[in-house]
Amino acid sequence: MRYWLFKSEPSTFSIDDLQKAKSAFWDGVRNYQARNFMMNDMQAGDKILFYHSNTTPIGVFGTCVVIESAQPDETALDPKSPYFDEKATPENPRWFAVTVGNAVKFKHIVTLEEIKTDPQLKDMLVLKKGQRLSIQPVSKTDFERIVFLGSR
DNA sequence: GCCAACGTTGGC
DNA sequence: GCCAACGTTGGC
Repeated sequence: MRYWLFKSEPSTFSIDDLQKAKSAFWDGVRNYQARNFMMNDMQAGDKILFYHSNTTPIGVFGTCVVIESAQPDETALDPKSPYFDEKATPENPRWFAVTVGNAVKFKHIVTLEEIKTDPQLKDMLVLKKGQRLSIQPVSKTDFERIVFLGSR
């Protein structure tokens, strides 16, 4: 069982959107490091912190779960999709994504500000300068700490 | 395989 | 909307 943090801009896809949809294919990731996490390291049952970026407030809004391991991301094959990649083919789809679901919103948003000021969370990747990865591994203790802060 | 130019991310 | 940091692209 592993733990992750998924960033999303709520204007594009928020935790409320995920709750309404029940589950969602996390398509559109076009960064190899993030893809490799999904393709190689994620399994059904892994737990995810759902993080809203580029908004106010910024922070972790709740959790969700990997419900299906990585499958080819077919938006890369669709010329009409904003995520189209001309180098992707059905034989070599290039991009993969997992399906997530079971979104649970926190009672209290754990803001980026709060994460910054918590000494226990000082090693979280999301605090690292220039860290732009939209999918990041999270330690079990950091995951549980965030859930604790979110459920107060 | 170097690296400049360019595009994107994301906090502020 | 700014801009630092970073990833990708493509000419050489």
